[in-house]
Amino acid sequence: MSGTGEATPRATYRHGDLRAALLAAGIELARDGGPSAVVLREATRRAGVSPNAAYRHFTDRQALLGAVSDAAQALVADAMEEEIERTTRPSGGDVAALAHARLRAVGTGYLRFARTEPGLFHAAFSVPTALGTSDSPSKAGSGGRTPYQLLTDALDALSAAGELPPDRRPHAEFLAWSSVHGLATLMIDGPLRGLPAELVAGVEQRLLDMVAKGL
Amino acid sequence: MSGTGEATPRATYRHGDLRAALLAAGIELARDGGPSAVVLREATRRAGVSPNAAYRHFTDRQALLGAVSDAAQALVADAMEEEIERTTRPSGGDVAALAHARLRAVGTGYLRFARTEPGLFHAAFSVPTALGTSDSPSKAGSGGRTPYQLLTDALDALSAAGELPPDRRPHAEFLAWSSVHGLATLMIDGPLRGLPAELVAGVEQRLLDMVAKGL
DNA sequence: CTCCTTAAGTTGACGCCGTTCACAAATGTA
DNA sequence: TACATTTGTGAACGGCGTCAACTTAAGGAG
Repeated sequence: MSGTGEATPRATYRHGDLRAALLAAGIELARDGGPSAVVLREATRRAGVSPNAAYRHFTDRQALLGAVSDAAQALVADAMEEEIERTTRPSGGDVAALAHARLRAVGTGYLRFARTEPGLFHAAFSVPTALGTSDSPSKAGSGGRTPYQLLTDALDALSAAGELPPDRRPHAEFLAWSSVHGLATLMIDGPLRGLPAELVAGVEQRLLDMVAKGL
Repeated sequence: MSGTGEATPRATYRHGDLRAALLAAGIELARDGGPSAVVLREATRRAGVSPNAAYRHFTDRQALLGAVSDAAQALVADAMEEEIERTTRPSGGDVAALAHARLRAVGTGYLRFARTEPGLFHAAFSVPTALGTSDSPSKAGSGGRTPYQLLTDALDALSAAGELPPDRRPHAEFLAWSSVHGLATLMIDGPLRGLPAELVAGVEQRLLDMVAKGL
């Protein structure tokens, strides 16, 4: 009579907020198991509801996965903002150094999230989504900005500080994002998986150096 | 009595070379559909054989997928070598320029393969595999070298040419690989999918510039 | 040439999945 | 209070990976 992680058997016929419950279950599933672990039937099981009930709130398994992906991106944004807060708090130092620190914090937050929440990270970015939707509020963290926006903001600041020539500003986000994203994916489920921790830290730093220098 | 793409119904009880047939079918499935499209039952169907016959040659669906991944990596190596051959043929020019051209060719081949064979590319590198097996002959192209080996070779040459300081040589493959890999994945099934072709070409070039400059 | 071991394919079944269709129960509105 | 609408249920279909038991061919030993 009980699934893997069932909530209270629910007194009323109606659930209350099934959509939220399914999304929460989906996030949990993605957290340990990645996108492929986001299984409709298991999510409904955890919400204490029959499999088909899900279709009243999500057209598809894919739709649920999309919602999970958005939520995961919001968490990525939170990780980035935390890192920005943590490393650029002392406002001492010139504008240029601050801009560089901010860009680095964006990358560091991204990488840290990938390391500590590989399943969610994978769910966040391996779900096909158009670039046009990168500003959608559903992907924004508590600060109201999406990961993509935080990156472009940091690059704008870098450019405003004179640390990135205007002719190299356009599409610079693609270059920075690619490098950091590639390292993240190669480390969490690619051939770089299982690298010793201290080596990982060094490689991450050097990658960010490379981006700052080569951009 | 016929699956989607069945070979001749086979006169003999024995198949001949079922393992190879299943692998070929798996590659074809991955080609249009990526790793998740590599389905045991469909592969056996195409080989004109019952589903369980596969288990005589692969312990698992995962094992078949692993073989497909290796084959795909060999194709990546071929793409790289083609590009090296194409762009470094005129041996005129100094050693430094040649070394840079070679590293760039490695990246270009990688990116071109990802663009023209997204399904196989995804199958090649999204299958978990340890770094230690990156030299396995099963991943080598016609030239006998794996993608990872071609990259390290190019970096060694760059270092030998004095274009990469010795203290920055260690683990430089991780940085270069990350950047190129990230761009590839973001473009084929990430948020950068569907970028206009001419923009893609420009971004690819700039990314390779960034790596060469920042490494 | 026969017998027998063994490798290679087959049949049938199980449990899981996503998804569809028809139905039932609660809600809220006229 | 009657009714339309939303939300959840039940049963079913086909597809998947995989296991266990069986059958067929091939190849070597006598």
